[in-house]
Amino acid sequence: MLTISQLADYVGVTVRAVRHYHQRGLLPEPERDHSGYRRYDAQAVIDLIRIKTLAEAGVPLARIEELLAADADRFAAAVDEIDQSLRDQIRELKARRRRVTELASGEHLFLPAEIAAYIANLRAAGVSERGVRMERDAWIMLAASYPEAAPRWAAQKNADLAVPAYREFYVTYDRAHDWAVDDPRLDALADTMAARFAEQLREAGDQADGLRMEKVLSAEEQALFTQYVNDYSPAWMRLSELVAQRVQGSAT
Amino acid sequence: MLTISQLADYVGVTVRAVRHYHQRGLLPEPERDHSGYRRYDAQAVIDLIRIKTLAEAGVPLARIEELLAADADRFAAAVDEIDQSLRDQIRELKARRRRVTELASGEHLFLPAEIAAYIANLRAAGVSERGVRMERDAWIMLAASYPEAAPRWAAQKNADLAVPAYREFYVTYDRAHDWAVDDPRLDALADTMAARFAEQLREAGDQADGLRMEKVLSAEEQALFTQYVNDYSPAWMRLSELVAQRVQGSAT
DNA sequence: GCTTGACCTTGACGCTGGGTCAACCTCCCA
DNA sequence: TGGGAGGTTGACCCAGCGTCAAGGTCAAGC
Repeated sequence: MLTISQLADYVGVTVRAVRHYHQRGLLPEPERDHSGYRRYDAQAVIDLIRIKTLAEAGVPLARIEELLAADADRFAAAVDEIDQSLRDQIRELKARRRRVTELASGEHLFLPAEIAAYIANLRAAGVSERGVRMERDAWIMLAASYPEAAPRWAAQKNADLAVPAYREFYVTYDRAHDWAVDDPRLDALADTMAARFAEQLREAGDQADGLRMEKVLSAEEQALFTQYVNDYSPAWMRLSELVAQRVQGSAT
Repeated sequence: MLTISQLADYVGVTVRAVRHYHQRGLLPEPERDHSGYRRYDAQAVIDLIRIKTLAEAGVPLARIEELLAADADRFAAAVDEIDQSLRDQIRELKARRRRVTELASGEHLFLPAEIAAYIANLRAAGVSERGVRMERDAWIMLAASYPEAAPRWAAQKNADLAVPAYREFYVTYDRAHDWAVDDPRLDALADTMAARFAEQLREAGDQADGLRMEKVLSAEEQALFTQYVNDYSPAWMRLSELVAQRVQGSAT
């Protein structure tokens, strides 16, 4: 007859676990010897190995209790099911491995594919790291706020970026961040921006509302973005003024 | 700015989890709006995704806290280590799958290979299921009590079993379990057993003590086994008497 | 016979990573 | 103006044991 630690050692569990299984009613309490020690027979070894094997497979103790009482058919069915769940867990772990290794690098983790692609294109087009980071953060907020619309908007922007003139404009705008507030190039840039703005207004009617960011975002949100985007760049703030003048001028 | 549930939904965790991370100091408490609601920015999304990814990989929250504060090198090293542990977990899960599917059948799970082989040989030799089960249980107890010696003993027994005469004797002994107590074949069997016993005594000197079960087991343990093995078979009990007579007779 | 150290007993609290109330406040929309 | 959805803190609850605490018991050596 085995003592509790012999039993536990042989099966490869702790003494505490064996007592826990007794408490839970999973493993029947064995006879005691004259001094109150538990004494185990071979059946206890078999039972405990079953319990351990199932528990390690992630089966909750309550379920194990049922299973030990079940007939062979139901037991086999349950084993199949557990096996399936183990297979799922293995797939999950593999996916997690991938995600963990991606942790150190890249935006894939934070953004839907379309948006990540847009960000990658910005970087490829020569936009500064500061600019890319700003865009990324803005898109994270957009994606979180409008999970289904944001990827479509990004796809649209991606299409825009395929046009060389727009790409060039975008890069110039990015550079302007560091220009002096009285840099003469700001005027030319403001012209371009005002023209683009007018064009966008004309196009606005042609598209479904859901496709246009400006229709969905509240004025408050747009203001927030503008403020956020302006960061702290005197040149950009000046640019905003210049564009506003031009737009107003053409409207009156 | 995102509310807590927008943040949680986007990242794919529960609101409760986010608050838990705040409590643990994992995720910095963000600004509150005028009514006390938490408001999150893009950095929070990034941080939370990091936390979630690591937590899902099984990294304890305390460790995640360190990691988020660590520099890129130490972070990369930790990620490697975590990846390794994930790989180990995958191997473990695969092993568990195997063990779970073996649960329904076989003695492999309960016994070292040598002993399982011996049991299989007994069954192949034609020993009854009752007899096999008895042997199995006895060997479980032996293996649990003498983890390193038991497999060697089993190997020895396995060699014995290769001898046709012994194999035959063993099967006959197994059958005798169900004989009537006055079956005349018991006398012949007792002769064989007494002869074998004498032979074993002569051989005893030739072997290292560790190899001989009888030298290691205490008298108490042997008595227990005898009692257990005799089960409740009048024929076997009678057989014990007959053998004892013969052995004593030859000793005097 | 006595000590010592390894084991045994029951009972109770602790830990992780949150889930799940409760009781209340706030926002937004019809 | 009301109601439902969503926010706030605080508190207790869960599995599956680990880990004391406060002893009783066994085997061995002196």
